[in-house]
Amino acid sequence: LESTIRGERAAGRIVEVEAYVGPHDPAAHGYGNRRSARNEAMFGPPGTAYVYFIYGNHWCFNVVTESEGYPAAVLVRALEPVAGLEVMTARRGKGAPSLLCSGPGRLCQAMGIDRAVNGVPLNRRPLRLLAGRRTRGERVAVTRRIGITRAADWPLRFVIEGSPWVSRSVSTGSSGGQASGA
DNA sequence: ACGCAGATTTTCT
DNA sequence: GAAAATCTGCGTT
Repeated sequence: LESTIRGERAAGRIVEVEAYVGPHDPAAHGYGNRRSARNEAMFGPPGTAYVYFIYGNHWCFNVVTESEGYPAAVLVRALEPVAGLEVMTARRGKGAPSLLCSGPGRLCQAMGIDRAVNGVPLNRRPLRLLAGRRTRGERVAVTRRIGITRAADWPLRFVIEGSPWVSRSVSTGSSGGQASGA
């Protein structure tokens, strides 16, 4: 994901996402197909940015994923910073580098994402979603969703296993990672 | 390292 | 008026 905002470029590799999958998902903003001023972008065409404000402080960035009229999106929860580290740090102002883009609110702050880019297409400035590179030796872990109460146990959170950039480790503190299948 | 509680504003009931 | 797809700081272990 690359942002070019106010002339400043920053980019990061997506390492953690969470899916919100349509009118039948009680945790999703499009639940019951209820449209509102806030979630309108979620009903747009795939490849659209859906950005909303939460908890009085934070922006959350989503990628709309399904066809127009069907409310589904993927919340980007963490990035591995790859470009514009200085801009990110300047925007965040404080905290360890490992926390620059670790969490939905943090990455929006670091990337300069806010209401201004809600509903924009992701194939050109200010936001571009670029094809990720297939990795070797990395695996994607699937877990329950974070920060919600309804349907939290749906296995719709996807993280790069062992990545130091994710918002929460799959199992905190274990140095070798857990082999627990599931 | 872990856990708890406060912050702060938009949105919808 | 209540809840919210979170973050930070402060306390304890």
